[in-house]
Amino acid sequence: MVKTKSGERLKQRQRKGFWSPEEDEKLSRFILSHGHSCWTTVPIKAGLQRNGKSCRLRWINYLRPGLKRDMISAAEEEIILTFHSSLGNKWSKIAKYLPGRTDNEIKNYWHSHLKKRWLKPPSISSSSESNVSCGERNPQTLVSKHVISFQGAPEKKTSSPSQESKGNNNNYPCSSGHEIPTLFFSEWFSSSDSHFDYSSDVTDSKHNQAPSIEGSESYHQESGDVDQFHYNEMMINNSNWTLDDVVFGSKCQKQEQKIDRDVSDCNSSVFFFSSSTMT
DNA sequence: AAGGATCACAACCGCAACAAG
DNA sequence: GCTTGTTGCGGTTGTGATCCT
Repeated sequence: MVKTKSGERLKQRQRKGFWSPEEDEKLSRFILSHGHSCWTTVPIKAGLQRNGKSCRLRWINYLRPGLKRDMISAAEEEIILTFHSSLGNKWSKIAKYLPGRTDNEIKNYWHSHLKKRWLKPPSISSSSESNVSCGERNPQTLVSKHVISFQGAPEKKTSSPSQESKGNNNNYPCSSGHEIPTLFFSEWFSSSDSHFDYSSDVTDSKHNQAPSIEGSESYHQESGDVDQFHYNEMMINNSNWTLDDVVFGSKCQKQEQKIDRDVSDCNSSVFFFSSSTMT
C-alpha cells in the first residue's frame, strides 16, 4: 500500500501491458543508481506508473544485467529436462542452474518446446540435438554432473554435456550454452559503449525486445546520472561488493539470515558478476 | 493475398511465505 | 499470536509473429 508523505493513499493509475523503452530506461536507470530497497516504492521514485510487482518482474526477467537473450542451447535444454524430472515445476530452482536464464524463460520454454517432447514416448533414435535419450534419463547422474560443472566453473566449448568441464581454470561458471554472458557486470558497466541500445528498439516491431548490451552510448549520455554510474562501477570494481550488494541492496542482507536457502540464491544471482571482483 | 491456426513469449494474477510492527 | 505489507513463485492469459491452407 503506497502512501504519500502526508499519509494519503496514493491513487495511481497504473499502466499495464508491454513496457515501453522509456519505461525500461527509467527503471534500469533507477535501479542501477539506487538499487531497490523496496519494490513498492521503486515505481514511485522512478517515475513509473506501474506497480512494484510489475517493476520487479520486468527487472528480473528482462532488464537485469547478465541475462542471456540467445536461444536456449541443447545442453541447457538437457539441464532443464533433467532438473525438471527431479524437481518438477520448480522453475526458479531450475533457473539457478542456468545462469543468465530466468524462471519465466525456462517455464515458457518448457511449455512451448519441451513439454510435448517430454510427454511423448521416448523414441529410440532420440533427439539429434541431445546426447541423452529422454527415455533413458538418469536424473541423479546428470544433475550432479551439471552441478559440478557449474560450480566448478569450467568453460565449455561444446554443447555436449559429456565433453564439458575438462581442465578449465576459470573462476566463473560457463553456461552450457557455449558462451558466458557477453560481459561481466563491471565490465559492462564501465564500457563506454556497453549500455542499452534503445535505438535498436525503434525498428523492433514488438518494441520491448531486449535492449542490446552493445553499441550505444545513448543510455549513458541521456541518463544525466553519469556520476552515479561511475560511483557504482567503482564500488563494484574496488571493493568486495557484489552486484547484489549494489543492485539488490537490502535484499541479500535480509536474506543472510536464511543461510541454508540463500547461499545458493545469492550465489546464483551473482553467478557471473561477482567472481571477477571477489577474491 | 487472405485469413485462420499455431507458436512463442512477455506480462498479469493469485497465492503462499516471510518479516516487521 | 495477529495483522499488515512485501516478495517470490508458479499458473495462466494476451498479443504479436509466423506458418499453413
